This record gives sequence, structure tokens and C-alpha cells, in this order.
Amino acid sequence: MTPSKKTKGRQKIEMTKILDEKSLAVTFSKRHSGILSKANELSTLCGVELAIIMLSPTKKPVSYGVPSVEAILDRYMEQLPPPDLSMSQ
Amino acid sequence: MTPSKKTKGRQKIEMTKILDEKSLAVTFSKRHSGILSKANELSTLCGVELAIIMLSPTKKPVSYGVPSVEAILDRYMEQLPPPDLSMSQ
DNA sequence: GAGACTATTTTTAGTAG
DNA sequence: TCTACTAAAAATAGTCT
Repeated sequence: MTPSKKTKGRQKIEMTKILDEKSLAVTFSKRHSGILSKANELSTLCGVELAIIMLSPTKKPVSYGVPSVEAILDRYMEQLPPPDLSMSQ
Repeated sequence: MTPSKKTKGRQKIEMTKILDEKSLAVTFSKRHSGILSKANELSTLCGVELAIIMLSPTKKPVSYGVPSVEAILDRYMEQLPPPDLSMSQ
């Protein structure tokens, strides 16, 4: 009997485009929610505003924003181009 | 002699706004780059387009986009509101 | 404000349901 | 495609430079 290990656990992967459609979909699903979750934490921990917009592999738009994507975009558009950065910090 | 441990390693933290300015700044610095890095990986692994925009605690704008923030925003604006989702998936 | 470090906490690859 | 699992990979809290 070889009880050994049930799974190999997380594996290291090459940082290049995933070719297998099935695993690409799975990876996107897991990672995109991971990022949204991190973004949510960052915003609560540091009280910052942020927006994330992405197009899924199936071209479905996914967005997340605090307080809202629109609010961030409006501000971003207004502020472009960044004026004087000499005092920025 | 107590060789014991050099540091306590990563600690669990409460998910509420960090009050200490110093550690808030450190946390923002570490986590915001962590997110950008994750975003970069997601885009290469899954070949998806994405944009992230945030305002740092000092209100400095930070953005990241593949292929570019502008490209994503343009597309996002154009596509609003999402057209026919009957075939989406 | 950006690195380095260590010990932990989290995330997540691969797989199954 | 979403949830669940396990084990290993990665991110990071706290601290010092």
C-alpha cells in the first residue's frame, strides 16, 4: 500500500501563455478572483480607491472598483495628463 | 542562549484600515506591487487584457495596463453598456 | 520610500465531483 | 464552469538597513 500523497499540491508553472484551453479557463477563474480579492484587501487595509478592468479569455468584461469603476475612471480621465510632478510623492 | 527565531514571520492581521501611518505606507507599498505582479502574471498566463488604476495613500496615481490602460479604458467605455450577452460565456 | 530577511499565512496547480 | 482538497509555491507582517 502506498498512502503517500493524495495530490502533488501546488506545482511551479512556466510563466508563458497556457495552451490547454481547459486549464487556461481554470487558471483564469482562480487567479482573477485572487486578484480581485487582493484588491479588495488593499483598499480596506489602506483605504485607497482602485479599479480593475479585464477581459476574460471568453471576452467577458470583468470589473471591480472602490468606490466604483466609474468614479475611478472619471478621476483618472480628468487627471490626465499628470500636471507638475515636482512636488509629487 | 536563545537562538530561537529571528523574526515572527508573517503575522495574521485584521482586515480593517491600518491606523499606523508608517505601516500603512509599508503595507501599501508591498501589496500594491504584489497586485500589479499578479495582474502581469494573469495577463501572460491567460493572454487577457487588463487595467488597474489606483490612488496611493498619498493620492499618487498608480496604473498598469496590458496592452495599455488607455486601450482598456477605451474599450470599456465603448462597450458600456454590454450589448447582447446571449452568446457570452 | 525601496530592499533584505525569516517565519507564517495565503494562494493556487492539479485533480475530482 | 464552480467547489473541494492537498501539498507545495508565493506573498507578506514585522523589523532592520
